[in-house]
Amino acid sequence: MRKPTLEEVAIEAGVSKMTASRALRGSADVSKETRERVIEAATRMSYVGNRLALSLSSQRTNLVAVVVPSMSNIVFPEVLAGISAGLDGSGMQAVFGISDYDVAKERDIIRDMLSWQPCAIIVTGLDQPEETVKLLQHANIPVIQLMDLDGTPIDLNVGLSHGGAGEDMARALVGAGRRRFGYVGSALEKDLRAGKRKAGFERVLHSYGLHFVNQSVDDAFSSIALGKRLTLAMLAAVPDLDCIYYSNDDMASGGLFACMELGVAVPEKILIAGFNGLDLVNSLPAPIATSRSPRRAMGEVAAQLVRQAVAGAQDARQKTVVFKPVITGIDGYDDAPDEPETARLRP
Amino acid sequence: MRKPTLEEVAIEAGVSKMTASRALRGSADVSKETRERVIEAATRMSYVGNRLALSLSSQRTNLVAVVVPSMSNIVFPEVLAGISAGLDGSGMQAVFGISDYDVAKERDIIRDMLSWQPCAIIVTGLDQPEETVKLLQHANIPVIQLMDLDGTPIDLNVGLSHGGAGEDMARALVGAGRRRFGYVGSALEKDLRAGKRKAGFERVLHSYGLHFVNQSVDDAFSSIALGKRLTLAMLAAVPDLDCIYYSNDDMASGGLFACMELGVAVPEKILIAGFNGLDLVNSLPAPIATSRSPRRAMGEVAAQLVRQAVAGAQDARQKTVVFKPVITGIDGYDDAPDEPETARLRP
DNA sequence: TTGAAAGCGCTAACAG
DNA sequence: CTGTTAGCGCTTTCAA
Repeated sequence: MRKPTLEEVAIEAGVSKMTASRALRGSADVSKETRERVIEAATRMSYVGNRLALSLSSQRTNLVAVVVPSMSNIVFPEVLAGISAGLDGSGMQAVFGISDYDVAKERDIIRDMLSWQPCAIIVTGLDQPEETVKLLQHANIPVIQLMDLDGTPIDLNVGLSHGGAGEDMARALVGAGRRRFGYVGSALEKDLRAGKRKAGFERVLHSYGLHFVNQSVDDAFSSIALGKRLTLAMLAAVPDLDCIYYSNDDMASGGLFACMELGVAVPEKILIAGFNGLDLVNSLPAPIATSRSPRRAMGEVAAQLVRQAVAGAQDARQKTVVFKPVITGIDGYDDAPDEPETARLRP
Repeated sequence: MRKPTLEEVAIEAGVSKMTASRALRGSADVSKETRERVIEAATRMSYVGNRLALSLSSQRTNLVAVVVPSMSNIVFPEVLAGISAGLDGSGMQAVFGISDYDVAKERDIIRDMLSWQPCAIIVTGLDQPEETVKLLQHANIPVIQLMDLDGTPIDLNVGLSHGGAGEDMARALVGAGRRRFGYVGSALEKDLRAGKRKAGFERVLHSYGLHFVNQSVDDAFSSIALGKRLTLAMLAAVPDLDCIYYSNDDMASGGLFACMELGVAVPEKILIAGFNGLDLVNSLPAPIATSRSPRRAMGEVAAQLVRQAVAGAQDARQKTVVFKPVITGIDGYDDAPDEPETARLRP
């Protein structure tokens, strides 16, 4: 029992393939009566069109390929949700792939996705190796690099400067009077954006004649448990820190829990600073500093750009959309008007 | 500058389309010399095969369609990561869709995904309306219903009993001496599995002559912030509860933070119980009870079943794989051997 | 080991 | 308003 084809529906309805096709797609020039007969037949036979044939024939697809490094960190699913929502109603459909922070796997996934002839592709970050860049360029479709701005974009670019985010946070913390800094991170050789934040943070520290008094970086991926463990160890070795910068909010939350366990006052004695602005942070028993990254919004904006570019707007290529993260959780700092995370265009 | 086709590669290599096709796919019967010539040409031209044509022609695809209700709750991305990992090396590729807990949207997404002729489809839960079930059945491919067991499966079924999870948790808590129960949940009309857990919990309470002294259910989706807010309100109204059951760990964590803010001892005065066994729970400043649901494992097992079913194993249909969540965080209860979350087969 | 013919299920372009 | 013809780019099948 094979699935019915358009031809079978057409025969059932007593019309030609073409008329059936038009009726099903809601083309204007089909008599109401014919249309109803076709639709009735299709419904009765549980007809589902074959998109492979449709796309092959019409030379266009509704697929938007998306490649993210991980699903274990809530930030990427949030971006995907933004993309998916932003595509809603466009007739386009996002297809996701996971690279596990592995450049070779990323290349293979991108190659595989391109073979489905997507109408656009969205990848994470700007640090693809040359071979992958070539693949992307040869695809001849809009390419969006998402979440990061620190690098040279291929085509469209939507994100925030992680180096800048690290710098801003360092300035804010030094401005809040902190001087003895620790750093707790994880998987920096894989999560390049976390590395860029750290580098930016250190640039500013150095400009003030300061430095990380202690650093602890683990190979494992970030988690609350890891942040807690590394922080307990660090505070045992260097109890007199007054601020710890973490690779992200998961790690930072673990750091807070470590401080609570040790009876260290947060933020009075030690200020905890992370990155992302997770929902979690707003409910924690003590305030921690963070840069809010507009993850869902970045996904939605990327989806908008895809829609424009696919619609053929010629000015919808080679653009950069800049998001500016907002720092919260530092007393006397985030009194600044919480400006909406607006997107600025840079031609 | 269109993308090169197989034919163009063939001409470039001085062979026929067919030979080029065979060479590229690594078919045995192509002379080494010819093969190299073809591959060289393909590489030079950055040839990427057109899967639409491939699949249309060969009548098979490597697509596994997956529909989940949300990306905002970390449990679904974890399931997706499991599916994706479980499919690795099979040549199959997962395609994800988000239904936003909306049955109409779910139906549309399923219809759309089926039009891509996937070789299998994985959906969340067993509560699809009849129309969607029909769609799934007519697709004539392996259908996997994931995460829940409470209902009548269409084909393959992998998950755990949420009713049973609620019952087990209630038994454990009553066994731990708790008597005055509150319930805090959210979006129960959408998250049917949370509703099943609550119903199971209440069944057991009633069997002990107990009931929820107070209930608070919000329409919004679960979050730590919401759990905290509802708990603060509940404890203001009914301060003498000795246990609160939450719709999940996010809500429960918020509940813990509320108790900490109020200076209520957890778990001495109030025992907090959730569901999922999130990473977060293990690092919290006070122990809370939870049922660990093996999210990633469920995804991986689903992927295995897909591989078997697609490979044609006839006994790979109409099966159920039962997971049993493990309760942790109740003093004197989880001393029980932490048995690995094994999968039991039910023919 | 290679090639030619036919066709997968659909739509574009043209004709009636 | 409806039908016909010709592919889309690839694989299958059969023949050389």
